[in-house]
Amino acid sequence: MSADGGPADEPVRASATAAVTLSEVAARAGVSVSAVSKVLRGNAAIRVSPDTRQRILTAAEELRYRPNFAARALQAARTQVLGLVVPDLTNALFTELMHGVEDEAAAHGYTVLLGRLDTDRPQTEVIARLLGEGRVDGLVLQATDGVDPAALAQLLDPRAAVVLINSVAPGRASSVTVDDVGGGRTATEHLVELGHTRIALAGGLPTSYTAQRRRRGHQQAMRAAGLDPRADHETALGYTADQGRQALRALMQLDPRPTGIVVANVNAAVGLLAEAHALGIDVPGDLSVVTVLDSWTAENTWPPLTAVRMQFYAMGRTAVTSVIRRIGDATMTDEVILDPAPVLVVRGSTASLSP
Amino acid sequence: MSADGGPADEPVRASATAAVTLSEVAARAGVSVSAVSKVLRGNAAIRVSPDTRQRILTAAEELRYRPNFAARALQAARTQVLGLVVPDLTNALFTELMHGVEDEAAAHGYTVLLGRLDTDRPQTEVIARLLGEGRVDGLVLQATDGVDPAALAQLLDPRAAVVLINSVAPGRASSVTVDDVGGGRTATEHLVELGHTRIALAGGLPTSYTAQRRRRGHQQAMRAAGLDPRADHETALGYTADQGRQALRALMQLDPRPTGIVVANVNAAVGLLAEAHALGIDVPGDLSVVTVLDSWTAENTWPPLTAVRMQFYAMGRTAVTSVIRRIGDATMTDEVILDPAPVLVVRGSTASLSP
DNA sequence: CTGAAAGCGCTAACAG
DNA sequence: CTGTTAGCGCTTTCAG
Repeated sequence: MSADGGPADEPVRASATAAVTLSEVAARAGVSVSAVSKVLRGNAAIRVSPDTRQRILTAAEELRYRPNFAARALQAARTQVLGLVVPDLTNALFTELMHGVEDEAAAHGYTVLLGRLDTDRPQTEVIARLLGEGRVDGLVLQATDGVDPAALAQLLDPRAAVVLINSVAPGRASSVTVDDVGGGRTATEHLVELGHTRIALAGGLPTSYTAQRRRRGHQQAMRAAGLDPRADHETALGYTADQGRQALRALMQLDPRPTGIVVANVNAAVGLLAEAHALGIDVPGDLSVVTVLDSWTAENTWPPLTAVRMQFYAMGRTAVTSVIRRIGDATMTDEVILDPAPVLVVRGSTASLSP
Repeated sequence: MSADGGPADEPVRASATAAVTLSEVAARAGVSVSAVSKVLRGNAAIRVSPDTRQRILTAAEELRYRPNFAARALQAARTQVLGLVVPDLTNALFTELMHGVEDEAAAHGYTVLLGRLDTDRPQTEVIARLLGEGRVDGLVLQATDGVDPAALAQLLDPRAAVVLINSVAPGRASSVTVDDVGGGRTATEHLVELGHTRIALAGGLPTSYTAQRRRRGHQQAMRAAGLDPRADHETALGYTADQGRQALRALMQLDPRPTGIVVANVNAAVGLLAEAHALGIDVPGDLSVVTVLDSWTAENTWPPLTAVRMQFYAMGRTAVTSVIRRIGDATMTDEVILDPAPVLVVRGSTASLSP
């Protein structure tokens, strides 16, 4: 209803068919296209008379000029857009990652284009489409869990500006990962400190780099506590609630039963907890559950899940810094976010072992 | 490791700096660029000698030619990409929507670009950036809940190919919505059938079109059952778990307390349920909870949430059909997905009223 | 059947 | 300070 005359309140001129071009602005301002181009790009180093500049600015404003993306991209041979591609965008844990990526991208004048990885389509197709067709200048890619990174690496052109997150491909692509070893260790140490000795691991797929490293951290903590990480106390399942349920059922076959479980990711932990209720197992009375990765869902289970919060925001920022560097030169790097360390968030799903 | 020689197994050539162009292919095939263009676009109607065609095809293959997106977009004045913009991509309930959008878009040869709406940035900026700069040909947009649709409508150029989902802007943009009235009604009817009479509504914001209509459905069902939809039995909160918790606390002040609650969305319902546990309220013993909207999280609470599944997949498909039509001609439409009706999924959070 | 040439909207030399 | 021009990679008349 407000109409204070400011341009922000006017309808957005957006129809592609009626797009106003530089030359229209030039015509109205009575100057050449190049003058308009210079002024509108805001290049500070250019010399234009204040008068011309003003005429151009008002003409552009009146006409609602917007630069054409394709034309700019064609001429510059770059788009100023970065792709962020993950297997499942609606996974709550990506919230932080996306924010990290977007914040850092914005800070460098890049836009981010989100993509989803179709499980049934080859991963390379996305890469080829985005990078190969020049839709993006660089790619932050989380490969689908269960895809062998070595195999993926084979398919990557080493010249492509790709940075893998949560996975590595030495010599093929840059990578940024969170401290999965530390995360697995922190989770397990928490249970150890609570007095648990029969600690199980509801781990991820063995093909997953992330899962392997969380497992390593778990085992480190076990050994450090003089405990034996027994193979039958480990499951290897995927990242869904349903697979968390399966993991619990398998683990509960054990005799004696474990009193504590480290779950390799939140979604599985949520399912595992629901299954515990279904089986009449009291958490944390009979069983303590701690999960690696945190998200809003973990706060809203019953009991709320104790979790190890991983630094996804930082990973997102670092990944963007890394691709942008890659676009400039050919340097390939492998980074691990160690600095903000994983942090244990104690909620209600873990308790001291009561004998 | 496999190396069967097929091109699919070769590294993806993707570096923008080393992109191979049409003229390089032409040179290698010993023909003109225009010939290559014709053949590679696969236009069936063109006449080229089988021999030339073959030479072109092999040259393109050997060089790993990929058409440049920007060049095509510039020349065609369209990108063949559609934008899907929602407030929060990681909201699990968008899974179905995205699939619907992607499936339908793919069927028409469009790619979809996902976007997130920053709460702190004006919604029009996204529209201007995507549509105005010609990054996309059309937009499927879910406005942030709480943004007044009328206000948004003012800001929309009626010529822009925008279709709103879960909201309307008559005369300004096309729209597609799910059957919110039916959803609210179905949820409430379920509680009525279980014998509840003191039924509360943990509704959404009054500015939300969707929330308004779910509320209307709720009230219809109440009146049809001879019940009085009392104002103090309704809350109006947003779409987060935390706001669901607040709603429950407010509702539990009532004396007598309601025995059933219809929650306007899943995330709030998950929070509300967690809060019920925290307050020592037995669900469904003391209180039945049913939510409009379903997602994997609803199956993994304790007890699992009874939910009304809305047709988000269909809405996604329809929305895409709608934008694409809008790109061609100027027809503006408002559609409601009535055909697959909302479906009640009974799980454990609702039970007959036990006196 | 095939090629030369113009032009999409923009930027960046290079002249005036 | 300002304008002219070439050309990014592609498609598309229009001649040959």
